[in-house]
Amino acid sequence: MTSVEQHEHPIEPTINATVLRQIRADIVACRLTPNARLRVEALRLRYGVGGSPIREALMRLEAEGLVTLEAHKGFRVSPVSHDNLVDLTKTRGEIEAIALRWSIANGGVEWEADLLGAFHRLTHQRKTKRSAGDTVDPAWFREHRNFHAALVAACGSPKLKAIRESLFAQAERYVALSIISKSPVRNDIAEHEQIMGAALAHDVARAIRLNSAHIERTAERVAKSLVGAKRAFLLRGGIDEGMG
Amino acid sequence: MTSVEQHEHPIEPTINATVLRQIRADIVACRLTPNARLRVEALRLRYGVGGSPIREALMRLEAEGLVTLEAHKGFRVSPVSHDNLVDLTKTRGEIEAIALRWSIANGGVEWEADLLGAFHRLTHQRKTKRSAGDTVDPAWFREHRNFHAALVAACGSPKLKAIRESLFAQAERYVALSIISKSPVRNDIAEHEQIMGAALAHDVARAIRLNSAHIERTAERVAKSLVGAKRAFLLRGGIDEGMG
DNA sequence: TGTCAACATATTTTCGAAAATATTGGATTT
DNA sequence: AAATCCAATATTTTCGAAAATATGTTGACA
Repeated sequence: MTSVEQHEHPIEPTINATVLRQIRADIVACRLTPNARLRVEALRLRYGVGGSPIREALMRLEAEGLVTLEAHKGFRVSPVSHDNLVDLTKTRGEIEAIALRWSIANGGVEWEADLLGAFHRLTHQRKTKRSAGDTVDPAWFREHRNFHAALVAACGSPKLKAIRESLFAQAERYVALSIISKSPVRNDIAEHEQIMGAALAHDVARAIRLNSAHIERTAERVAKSLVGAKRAFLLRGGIDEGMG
Repeated sequence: MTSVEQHEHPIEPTINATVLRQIRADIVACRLTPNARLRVEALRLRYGVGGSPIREALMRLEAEGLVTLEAHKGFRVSPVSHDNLVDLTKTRGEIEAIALRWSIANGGVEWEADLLGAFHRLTHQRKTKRSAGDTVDPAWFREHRNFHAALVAACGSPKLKAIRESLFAQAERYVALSIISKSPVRNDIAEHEQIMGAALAHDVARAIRLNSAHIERTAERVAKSLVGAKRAFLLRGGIDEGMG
């Protein structure tokens, strides 16, 4: 370490923050499967850290809805269910509608430019990895997430944005689940382009309608593969630890 | 401990859960003032527990928006500001509107009965404690919270309900702040009755309009006393630890 | 065979102390 | 006097172990 680095603060993230992001990513990608028990000892080994930052991260994720906690019985990955998916889809549709309405009302040239940029990056990102045949490239998920964030970036409400982001992550988990169950992933560039077009044209009603349709269409496909995913997991022996 | 108790599970709450509720209540009531540092040692002494459950509770509250965390600098009570109040009010108005719309659509006789009961309890609860002159009775806060929860109880969406509850708690904190700054508290039984009347009449538009007006009217009063509250706190020497 | 208690194990939860990082205050130099 | 460095202190963060609770298993007994 040079003497310079002692004065610049490179803002080293805490173990806590690091492991929080890791666990969240693992849950959203279903590498930690729905309803699976989250034993501290197992997670300690998995992430190579002590028990305290693990528990603190899980506590945070419980508030976000990705983890459940029962007193004296520990943590679990939140279970999935058809009811939960329906609730999530409906709620997310309404929240995104508000955010989109406000964003279109407030958004200026800067917002429009960022949105076009996000769309461009999304369309030029391969959806499936060329190496692993049917798994979706994590980079595509990132660009997809960024595009939808760009749509509502100008809404002007940190609170609404945080709520939207939380619901988006929960929805992503269901998509990851449907991918695992070998459902073909549709290519919906046209859909995204239409939403963006309506937003840029300041056509609030149309943007909201298209966005809601986008959310619901995705949810329907996921719902269809949900029962299949459940069967697949049960056959693999995940009866107790598996999904609800 | 008798032999019977070993088989009945009285569900002892964990220290964690207990201290979480305590800290949340203290923050919402501004007994822990906005922007105040939350040192683990101080909280350890205040609540008489170890550091682990404290940190876990604070982590949970950070996700709820009542606490902020900066890496290696610890926790603080979330600061208050005019911008934050405006954001909170606008967002809460929209969220409650959705919940109210769904609740009116789904609600049956059971919901109506509970709502009438909640209103009755609210109106028969003294607002100010007879002992301490100008402090609001915590029991009134509870009934007020219950009444607004009863309005949206039939909305059918656990997710939306959780979001609404979180925003409601944040708004309550601002009200507590305005009370501390000696603002007179208005008696708004008539307002609550009108909202309930519209809901029971299944007049969605009117119920939403009245509810939003209720939220905004309260926020305006709070906003006026906000600058006064700030001055009061600063004079008391809370410059560094006080409010943002 | 089935039920229940008592023991043994596994796991969660909590504490106290160690390690890592930030902050403060004073001495030194420009 | 202002800025800078260094040491001392305070605080956060993390770990490892102890305490509390849940779960599983065995054996006695009806």
